[in-house]
Amino acid sequence: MHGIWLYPLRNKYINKSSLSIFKSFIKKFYFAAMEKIDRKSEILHVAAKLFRERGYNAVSMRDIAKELDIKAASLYNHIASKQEILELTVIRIAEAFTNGINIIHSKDISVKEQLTQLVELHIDLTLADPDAMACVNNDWMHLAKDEQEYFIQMRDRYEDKFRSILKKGITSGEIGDLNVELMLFSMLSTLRTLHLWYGRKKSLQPTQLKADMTRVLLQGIL
Amino acid sequence: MHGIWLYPLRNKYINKSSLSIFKSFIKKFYFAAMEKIDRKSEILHVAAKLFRERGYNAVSMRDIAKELDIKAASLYNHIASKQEILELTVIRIAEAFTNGINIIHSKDISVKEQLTQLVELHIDLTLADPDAMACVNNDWMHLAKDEQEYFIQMRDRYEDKFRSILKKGITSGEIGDLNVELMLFSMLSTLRTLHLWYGRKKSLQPTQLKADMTRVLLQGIL
DNA sequence: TCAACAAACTAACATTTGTTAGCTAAGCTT
DNA sequence: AAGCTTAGCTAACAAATGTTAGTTTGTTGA
Repeated sequence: MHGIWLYPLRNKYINKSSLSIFKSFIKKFYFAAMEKIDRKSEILHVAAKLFRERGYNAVSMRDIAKELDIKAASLYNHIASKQEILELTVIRIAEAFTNGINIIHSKDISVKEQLTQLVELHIDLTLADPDAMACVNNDWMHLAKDEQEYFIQMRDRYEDKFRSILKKGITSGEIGDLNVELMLFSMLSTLRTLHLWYGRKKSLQPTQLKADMTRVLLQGIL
Repeated sequence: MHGIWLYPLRNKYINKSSLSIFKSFIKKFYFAAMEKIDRKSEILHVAAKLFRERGYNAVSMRDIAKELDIKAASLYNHIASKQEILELTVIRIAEAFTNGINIIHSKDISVKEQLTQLVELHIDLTLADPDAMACVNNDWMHLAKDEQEYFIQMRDRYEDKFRSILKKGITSGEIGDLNVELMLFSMLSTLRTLHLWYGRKKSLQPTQLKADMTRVLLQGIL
């Protein structure tokens, strides 16, 4: 967002009128309703932050509005309902995971390399939006029926693909012949709760985090 | 509860009066206020089950009451408030973990053995009451101020002791010199979310689960 | 038999909640 | 300048929530 405004704002003599002209230009040719989209995503981010701290049901529309210095009713100029906020947040992340694993699963690379890329997928998505990530983990159960079914379907298919990669590794002898469910959930638990503790250890750079995480998950701590 | 009643009920000629005499006998000498205690723990278990399914805030007192076939107001003959239900559930488990790690931490055994016993502690407590376990993980944030502080203090001290065991292992060379936080949270994430997936894999017996889990967490999957 | 008690009930309460209707001011488009 | 759109506002609503007061009913203990 800021990037878009950088160019015109570099002219310190810019006036309201020319800014306005520039905005219409951008809106017309790039974003049909840019301001609305911006305000909407602002609401989504604030909501996700609060949901993460207190949980979906403990956050009221008035809480979200207060954080944005507006009244609760004003939120409805941008979003349809509280449910919609949750949907947009959770489904977006779930679809990103679905896309990610589909690509990795279809690649013709070693199982070890596939697992490494899965670790990276989780880390990338978590660091990109930790608040939304927490929502997915904690509040998916508060989705309405249809969206909840869609979410669960994606989650199950994700686990199926992950499981099939592990099984392939056992067959080929690349990984140990241990209980598959245990391996699967051991890895997934760690990856899914990354958002809970990354942030205390900011010193760890993403690249290093990926390397260390892969090492710990694949080879253990001994 | 059923066990206690098994003996007198085996007499199919038992009448109301003799049953009553038996109940007073038991109450007097074994349980001071058996019915109340039973009813209260019944409420706690039902509540924990519902909290696990839907989260603390999404479960109303009327929901809990309905599950017990009584009215919401009747719950207050046994418990002081909705908060109390949460407190009793969460704090009990947290204290069990505190006691457990204190004992393990003070033992003069190898680090590997200490870690093994920590895995067993988590598995034992989770299998004993998976619903309460889920509450601890998901709903501790809804505790009132004082209890929340007490809980967080216990949680932090637990993690400190766990961390110190890992550090001792690194110093002694028993475990690899990797990022301590990463090792700590990798193990804890898996152990803390055990309740989420144990149940799908009931075929795995506790003893086997402990062995396999220890293996995966300490030596990885390769 | 009678007093005490446990554990349920009905009725009601004050709040909080998500949401809607209708209004207004500012800015954009033509 | 006129009309439309955006994005805020106030006021209000119906439903749901945790909880209390007061009552009822059956059981216990003397």
